[in-house]
Amino acid sequence: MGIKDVARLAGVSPTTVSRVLNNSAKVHPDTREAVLRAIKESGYRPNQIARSLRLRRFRSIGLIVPDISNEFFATIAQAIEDELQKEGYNLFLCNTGEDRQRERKYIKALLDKFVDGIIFVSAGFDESLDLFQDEIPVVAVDRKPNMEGVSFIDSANYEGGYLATKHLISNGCRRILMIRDEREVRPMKARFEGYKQCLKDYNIEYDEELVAWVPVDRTAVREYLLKVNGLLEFDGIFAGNDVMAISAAHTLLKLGYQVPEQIQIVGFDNITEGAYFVPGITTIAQQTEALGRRSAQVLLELIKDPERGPIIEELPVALIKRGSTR
Amino acid sequence: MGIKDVARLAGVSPTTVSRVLNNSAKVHPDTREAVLRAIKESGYRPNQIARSLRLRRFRSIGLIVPDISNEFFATIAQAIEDELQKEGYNLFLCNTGEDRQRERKYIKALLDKFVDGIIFVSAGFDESLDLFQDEIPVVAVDRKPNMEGVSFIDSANYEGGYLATKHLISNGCRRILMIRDEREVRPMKARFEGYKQCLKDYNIEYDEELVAWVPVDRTAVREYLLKVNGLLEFDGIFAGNDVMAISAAHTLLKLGYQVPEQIQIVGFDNITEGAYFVPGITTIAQQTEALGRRSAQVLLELIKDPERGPIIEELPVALIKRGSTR
DNA sequence: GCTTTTCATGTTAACGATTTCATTCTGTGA
DNA sequence: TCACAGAATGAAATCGTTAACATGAAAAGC
Repeated sequence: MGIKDVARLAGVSPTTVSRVLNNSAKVHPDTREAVLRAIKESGYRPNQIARSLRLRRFRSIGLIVPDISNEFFATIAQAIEDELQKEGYNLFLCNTGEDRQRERKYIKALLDKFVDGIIFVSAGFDESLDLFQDEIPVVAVDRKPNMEGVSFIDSANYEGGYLATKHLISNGCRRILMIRDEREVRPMKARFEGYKQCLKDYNIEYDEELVAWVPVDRTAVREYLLKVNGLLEFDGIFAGNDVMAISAAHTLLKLGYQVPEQIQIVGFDNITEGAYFVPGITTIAQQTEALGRRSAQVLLELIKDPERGPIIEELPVALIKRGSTR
Repeated sequence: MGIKDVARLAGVSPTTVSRVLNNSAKVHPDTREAVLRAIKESGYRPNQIARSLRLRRFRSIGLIVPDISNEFFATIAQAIEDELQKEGYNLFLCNTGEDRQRERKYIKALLDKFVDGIIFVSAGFDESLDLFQDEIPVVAVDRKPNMEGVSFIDSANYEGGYLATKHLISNGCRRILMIRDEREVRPMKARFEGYKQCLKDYNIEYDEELVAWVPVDRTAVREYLLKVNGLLEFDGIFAGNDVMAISAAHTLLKLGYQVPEQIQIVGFDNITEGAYFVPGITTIAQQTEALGRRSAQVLLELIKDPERGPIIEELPVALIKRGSTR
């Protein structure tokens, strides 16, 4: 039962049915009603594939994320999906596992399926981007592309790093260990810069020894702390994200340290787990959901108006004080 | 640059190009090579939409989940996506937020977009299912549909409930509080049955007072425990999932109880957070990733062989002992 | 040497919508 | 009454593939 059958049923041409369906031209009220009735009677549903072949757009958008089992990305995905669904768009989920190869493969697949746009939280990013040179609207989230002219939404990571460090300093910490992602990913870099600037502003000397470059991985953090235990002195930890902060707290508690009495800890992201850990993890909260929501909205705007220039937004962060700091 | 252009470039007909592309018929080696060269030269990529219009399938599958920000579902989604991607399928993510209305809407949208199959972790399920009567292969995961003839993958929830309860009993618990989802969702029901049977087998009287029917929600669990604090006596908790177990542990610790000395706790699912909570949460581990992987594999099988009858599998569970029990 | 297979390829009609252009009909002003 | 504008509708081309059928040449069987 295609559009032709509906047309026959209503005693009109397929063209007219299409016009009723899309409100693309004036149709006589009586005719319109007849068509509507025919549609209802036949239970007709337009074939989206056929429609897309003609229009070269598929009412779908692609989301490329490094790791959907990470609460941060999952929350972003959820918000995006929710926002898109309101406008009748569907979402292709592409999980790269931080694998560049796979990222490129996904971009091609998405373009072949004529998605209307792509939201990108990249693993590597820089090179991948040239794959969709102007073919299609793109919004980058969280990780900034090394490229002009791309819309980008992220949080105030630099300010967050500064804020976290300042909180520890004003709580009396003087030797603050920064645990950071070993990779030079933008948000992490910004947090690190914030940390360094804050130390400077408060006349605390930056000590390279007090920076742990580790994979973003609970085990890696534990191993690092076990390795330096007894050898490295510190009274505060600023972890690049909550997962690392929690692993650090977990390890230190097991080693018999007291948190926050001996060592204070601040994380980043405000994941649920941090609030339920005992003691609660003080953290820099990103507006994670808003991050997703905005990126979806921005993408839809770009789709509606392809001439629009790139949109760049930075969402504020806030310190959430919990038991892991004094 | 469509298939026609490639054909012209190679000096053959579009049909031949199609044949080379899909290996759908014999082509002379020389011709094949010429076509391949033309494809390479022109950078031609087949239009998947046009292809799908013809084939009535889109090399995509739909995943309907209640809540992607929940680690359990996210892990399943990740495994599914990984498995599908290997076979060149893409995944539509549909997050229902346990909303039945939305679920129905999604099913329609997915059918309109000619997905090749659907993986379903339902909110309500029973009624929704009739929406795709035989139109398309479906696999249900975790929550069993009230319907014959549907493929279904889940964990041994009954055994898990039994195992958890037995562990508490053999650790000396006699008054075991079961905290369960207030809704009559299948997996939860099975865990509850396992709990009851185990009590029976060990001659412990089943006490209705010791069953907390609450929404699956951290706050709800806390509020419940605060409400019964001092009024209800128990020495063990079997929580229907780890999120509730963690919330319970968190609340009890804040109230000054000692875990596991005074109250022992067992959860379900083995989420990461449980391992890093202090004390670690003893839990019944589901093979969450395998759950996702298998359901994807089963769906692909059903797609390849539509005549195949329903496939039903139950994956084993295992107790993981941690600090929250003795 | 002639008919019959087999192989390699091409022609053409779908798939189901949208859109350009053409057509018919009604009503208005000269 | 005629010309013309404007409204409502339809016919046919198009989007880029695939598949059923047709064709012609070469190989095989008698």
